Amino acid sequence: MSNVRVRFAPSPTGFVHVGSLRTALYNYLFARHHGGKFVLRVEDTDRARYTEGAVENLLETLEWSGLSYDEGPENDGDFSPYYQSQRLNIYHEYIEKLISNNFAYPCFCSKERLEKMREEQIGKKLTPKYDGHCRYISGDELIKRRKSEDHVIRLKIPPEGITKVSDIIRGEVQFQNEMIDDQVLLKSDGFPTYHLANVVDDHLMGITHVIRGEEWLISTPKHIILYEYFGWPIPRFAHLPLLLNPDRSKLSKRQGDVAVEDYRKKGYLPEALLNFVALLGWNRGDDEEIFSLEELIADFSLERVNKSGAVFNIEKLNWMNGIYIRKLPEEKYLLIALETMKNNGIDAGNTRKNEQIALAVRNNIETFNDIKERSELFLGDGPLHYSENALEWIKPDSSKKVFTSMLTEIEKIPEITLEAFKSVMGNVQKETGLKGKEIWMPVRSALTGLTEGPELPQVIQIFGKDKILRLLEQAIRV
RNA sequence: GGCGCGUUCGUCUAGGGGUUUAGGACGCUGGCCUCUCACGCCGGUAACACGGGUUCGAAUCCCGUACGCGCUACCA
Repeated sequence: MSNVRVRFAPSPTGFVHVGSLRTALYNYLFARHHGGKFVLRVEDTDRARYTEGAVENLLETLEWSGLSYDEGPENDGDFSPYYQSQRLNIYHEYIEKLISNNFAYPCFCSKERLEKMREEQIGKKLTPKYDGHCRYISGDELIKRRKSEDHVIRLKIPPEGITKVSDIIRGEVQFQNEMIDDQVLLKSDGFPTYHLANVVDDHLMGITHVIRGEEWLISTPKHIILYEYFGWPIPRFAHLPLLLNPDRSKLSKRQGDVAVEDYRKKGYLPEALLNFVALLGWNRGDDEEIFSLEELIADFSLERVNKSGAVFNIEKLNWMNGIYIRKLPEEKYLLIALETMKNNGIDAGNTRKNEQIALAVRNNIETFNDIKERSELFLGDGPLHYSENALEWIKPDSSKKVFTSMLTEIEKIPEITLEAFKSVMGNVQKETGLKGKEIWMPVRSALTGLTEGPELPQVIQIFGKDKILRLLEQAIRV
């Protein structure tokens, strides 16, 4: 397929929804796979929902995700501006064309009248839609009222017939025209609604494939009618299945994190998040689940996108993020880990030690924020609190022997190194006649207060001689 | 209420009439590794919504029912 052009057209409402991220991803993959263009267009036509800083946040989040766009706000192509709020004159121009061709008409109805009408229709079990009250106002009256009264512009839907939507994912979907509402195209404040702006811009920007969420499927016939009225070619449509809450409702804020920024803050890797959402609705057809962006680009196709909604399963995301954390080159891992520790006030005194801690907990974390909890045992300075299980390992006389023996051995050496520690433990083994669990578990319990944790040699190095001596003394007194 | 879409293990999914005792992954779980936990590796658990057709044969095709979800705004 040549000259593919797709767009991601979010509305800047303050944060980027993970569902939007997946939509952006699929658009991006489709464009890259076909060697086409990926356009970012900001759909800021709702002044009531204007949020300070939302656009900046959108751009930054997108950059963090790694989905780079070819044309958009900070990368002007041939179709700028890419903010709909800056394209108002364009929409007005096309609205006038529609009106003069009798494809759209001004509507002066009050909100109250519309609301009452809707209630009555629902009461009568009818499809709620505009009743055409202002459809046939014409001549002088129309000119006069347009000048003096607040009004919107509505799309004039053909009263009968069928509009067919051909969807790449769902096949052909048919709609009876009589069920389609005379949608508002231009609001009384002069801003376009989504329906108008999206059709005009998609055409003007040469969009070939409209890949968007399933919630748009039902309004697609309105868009198709608009394309027909304008005499424009109709792009291909692909409506993506919804992302769901655990209770299978549309993924929303109330049931956990939905903002990409939330996942970023919690220490998820963009590669992992992308890989995870890619699999919510798409798969390659084999058993592979870990994909780099490059692999996704190579293998992605809309034909393999599912029809049904997918629950956003955080457990699997966590697992996958852990995989990515362990796959990271050590340098890159350390960079992010140290940054996380710094932001959370975790500091063992020097960089070398902080690095050792980060490395020690690496296999135990699923997100970078897990470092907080996992590094606790390295940081305390005062007396140690023992868990019940640890206490069981500390109490026996044989364990006390291990501690005293280890204490004297360690006092002999100037500094704890890996080598020194090995020989210390060797000597303790000889002296006490104990080995395996009998010797290691008491030491682990005495030093960390827990019966689980990173490998002891790693722990020991980070602790250093003084702290070890202090903890052994404490354990002996138990 | 109307319109539209959907329905395979708890979750993400493979499957496109016989190769299926329905495969993989997360989770849960047993084992191995090991000083422990984790990692890793090996194994187990668990599903074709229901009812009719079509066919020699249906998870796969058709119809209906049920259930779920979405839309139903001068929001996107």
